[in-house]
Amino acid sequence: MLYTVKDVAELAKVTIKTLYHYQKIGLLLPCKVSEAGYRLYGVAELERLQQILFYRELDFSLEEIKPLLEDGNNRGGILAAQKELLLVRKLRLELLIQTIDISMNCETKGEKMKPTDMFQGFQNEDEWKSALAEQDDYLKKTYNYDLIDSSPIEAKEMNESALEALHFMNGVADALRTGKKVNSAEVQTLIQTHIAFLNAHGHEVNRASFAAQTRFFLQDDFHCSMLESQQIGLAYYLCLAAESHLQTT
Amino acid sequence: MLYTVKDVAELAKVTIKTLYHYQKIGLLLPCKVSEAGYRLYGVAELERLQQILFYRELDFSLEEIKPLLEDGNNRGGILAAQKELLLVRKLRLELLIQTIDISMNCETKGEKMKPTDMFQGFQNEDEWKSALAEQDDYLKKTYNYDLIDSSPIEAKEMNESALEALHFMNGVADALRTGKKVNSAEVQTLIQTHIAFLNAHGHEVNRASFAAQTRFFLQDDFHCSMLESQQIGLAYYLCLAAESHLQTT
DNA sequence: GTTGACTCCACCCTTAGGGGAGACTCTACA
DNA sequence: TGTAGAGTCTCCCCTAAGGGTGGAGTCAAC
Repeated sequence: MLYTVKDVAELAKVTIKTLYHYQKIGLLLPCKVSEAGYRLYGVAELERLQQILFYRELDFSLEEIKPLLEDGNNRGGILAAQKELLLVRKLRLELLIQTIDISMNCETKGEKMKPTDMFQGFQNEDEWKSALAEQDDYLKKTYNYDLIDSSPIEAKEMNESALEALHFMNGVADALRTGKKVNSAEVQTLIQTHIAFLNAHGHEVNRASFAAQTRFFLQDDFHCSMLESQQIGLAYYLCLAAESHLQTT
Repeated sequence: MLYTVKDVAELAKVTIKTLYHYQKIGLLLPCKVSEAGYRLYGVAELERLQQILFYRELDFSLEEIKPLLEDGNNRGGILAAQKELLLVRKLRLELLIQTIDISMNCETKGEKMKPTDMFQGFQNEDEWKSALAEQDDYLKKTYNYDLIDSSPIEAKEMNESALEALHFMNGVADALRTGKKVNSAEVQTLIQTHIAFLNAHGHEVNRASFAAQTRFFLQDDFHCSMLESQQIGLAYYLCLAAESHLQTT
């Protein structure tokens, strides 16, 4: 199956101009050219184009992309790398959304915002990712921040907690997105593990207090909007999941 | 408090060049210039820069940004709009990640992927958003059929009921998306009106039975997935909103 | 009063295409 | 068989959002 420029353009939502440009710089060559000079693309070219577009979405320059795709038969590895990068970007986006939430909050209350806080999330992704490991701004992204700040803990421990919380919230958000029921084994196991982790790290939490806490989040602007900006509906899903967990005594 | 170009550049993670550029095109002017010609920025300028950067992150051109910021004292509204756009982008990113997942799956299994599926998520955000809306409409209709089909009613009535249900679910989903609390006046009024409507049209429903019904939806595959496909989290939000309504006896 | 960091502005350069022109080619239909 | 209308080719010029460089003035500190 061969595709004309128009076909490819429509499929991949790029312009014909773009295809021409990629040909000119040697990034994506047609697999065949008709006698009249018409360019034709095959499946392999579509796959290559897909990868180009993922990298472009991630703000790689075309020059940078070229060598990355040279490794001909490693499509799987490239896709995995791209996914990783997209996930990092998603996190950064969530940080930006949080920055907006905080800004709006300050705005309505008429408070001044710390200048450094106004620009959280605008760094390069690589800078940001390395900062991520240490910076506790990042912890605000998860509700754990609050659980933690009431009983201060040294930095290393904090990181581990942050990671666990991140993992937990991502897992729950994922369950919500993929339509898992609140009483599904997957979700219940997540909660159980999470509560166990908290208890092993100096927070006394049981099923009831966890359920109460997640219900409290619903009425608390800060926690609710943090959870909701990670995934719409998450606060409500979490609350009902915790309730369900409580009932499976 | 005034900031030099270097201060601002470091705070906002932009280059001094960029600040100069924004000055040249009249997008961001220093609030004061020293005798020696040094540019100094105040808090208002930082806030403006923050909004510029949010829009830039969203791929607005500087020319587009300029008029959007003219409305001097509407920072709140602008932030809200920016948040909305960031959420849309986050959704698109999730779609891209899903596309990668599917691609990787096909890759390992050696299956061919449908060419159209290879490029899900690369559209413009506005195109994509309207595509979403279409799908949404479709699902709303499906959902309505279902709400109604348990007690068959003649066609005209059905239409009116369908419209009301559409309006109701739409309103609730919107409240969820815009972060309204379940006990907010808006959501509570929606529920009250909805229950009143149902009673006026031959369904005997009260607060308690409505709450019970929405809770039942959580465990019922069919209803749950109908609601969730309209808006992730909707089933859970609706359930908690109905519960809240029950408690405001 | 000198050194090193900071700042100004001007000039040219780049990237990833977009616009449009002029000419060729393909498909459908009469 | 002719022709209209859509599709395609290449070429040239243009743009947006800065980056690089460089010469010259300015600041703060020792």
